[in-house]
Amino acid sequence: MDIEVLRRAPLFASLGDDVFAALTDELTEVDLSRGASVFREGDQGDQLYFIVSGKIKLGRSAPDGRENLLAILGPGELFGEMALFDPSPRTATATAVSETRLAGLRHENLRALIETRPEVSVQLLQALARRLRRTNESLADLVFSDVPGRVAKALLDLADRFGRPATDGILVAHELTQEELAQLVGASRETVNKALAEFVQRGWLRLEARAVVILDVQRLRQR
Amino acid sequence: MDIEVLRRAPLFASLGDDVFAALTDELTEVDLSRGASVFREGDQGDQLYFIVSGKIKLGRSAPDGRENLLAILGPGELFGEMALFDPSPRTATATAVSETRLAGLRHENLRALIETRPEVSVQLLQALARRLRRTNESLADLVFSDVPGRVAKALLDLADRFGRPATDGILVAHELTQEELAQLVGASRETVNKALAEFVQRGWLRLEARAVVILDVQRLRQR
DNA sequence: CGAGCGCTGTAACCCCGCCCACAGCAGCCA
DNA sequence: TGGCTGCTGTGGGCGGGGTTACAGCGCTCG
Repeated sequence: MDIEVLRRAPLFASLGDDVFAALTDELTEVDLSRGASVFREGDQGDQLYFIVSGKIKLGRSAPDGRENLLAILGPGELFGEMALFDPSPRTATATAVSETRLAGLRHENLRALIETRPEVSVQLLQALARRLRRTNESLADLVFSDVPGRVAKALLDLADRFGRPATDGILVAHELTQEELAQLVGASRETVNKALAEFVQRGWLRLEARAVVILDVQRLRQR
Repeated sequence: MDIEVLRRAPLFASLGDDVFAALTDELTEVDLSRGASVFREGDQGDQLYFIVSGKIKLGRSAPDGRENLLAILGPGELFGEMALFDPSPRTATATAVSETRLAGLRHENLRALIETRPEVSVQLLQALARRLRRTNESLADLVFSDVPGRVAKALLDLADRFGRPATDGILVAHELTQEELAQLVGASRETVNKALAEFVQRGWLRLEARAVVILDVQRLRQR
């Protein structure tokens, strides 16, 4: 397994090479193809996962089958940590958005690490605090912004995290269908499609297969 | 200061009496009357707070002045902890909903405690994980439920945490105006008022000044 | 290599909930 | 004790966006 990504992850950055080496022995490798789930709502879980490569979507589904996405996560990020500190079953489903490789770490191994290394728990607290901030932000957006605004924000956020400079803008290979993008911003697929079409028409964006090229970051940010 | 509430708080429950006694010396007492703020969005903050008595609302405001509430917190709960692990300024404003007494703890004191007592950080992680779950839940509600449904859910939640049994139901002295309740569920004051009126008309609820009596928990839960 | 399915694009319809407007009404300060 | 201010109750208009219904269209897989 490619441990370079993990070595650079903030959670482990402070560890000595020896401690880190011991830790990697405790990691379980998991490979997933698009659409495969790591865990589902209601499962009992005692592992947290690091994303080595690929992307994971965290989502919940309503009784009637509708879904909404809480986050899209990429390489270096971790998820599934809540179950370690709160005994209740998983409250979200984690699904691969593309070919994805994960490293899983079990509850007891993390606990042991925390006992000896308080700075690891500080890193975890930071990670959770940041996630809580992002989630609060999304909440506010749902209340205050209209769908085009939320789509713009989501694209800019994805661009920040997955964007690569291209000849005429920023290529964001988000690998999401418009349906998934809609679930992410809490809107219907049709409305998101219209918002995207409008952005294209204004020359702010170009659409590609499961990707967009952002042509005018400024204007998009105004929304 | 009445330290009984703090002694029972999960964060300190594991500490020996001597450690706890030393800790209370480091706490700062803060008293607030309704409407007074502990801190505001954008402030630099290096304290977390425990609620000894009263209630605190955490909210954010949009540029145009509109507000939305992230949470209502009561005795024994803590807030303002995110700033300790994420250096950015406060992202929410904390305001007293009623006469409120807080105990503040500074960054460095908590850090010192974490160094020697890993179980304290586990408690903090639990608190954050639970908050994140609640927030995710609210997110899903905003997407999936209509306003009456969200109002019902908010009332039941408040009942769980602040409700007291009364002769004909559960008295929930939430101390919120309908405006604040509306901000909590992400809706307009008028729509919330109508939802409440409908519940009253159906005999599920009785309204009192900044309080409600829930008469039929079952029916309310169906929504 | 053709059929079918999953994804995208678009249009019509309609309803929930926001905005606006105003009418009690209670507490509070002068 | 009378106004003033902040909160609650209610009605009407209208617009954003969900829902439904199809029509292209490209990929995959048989």
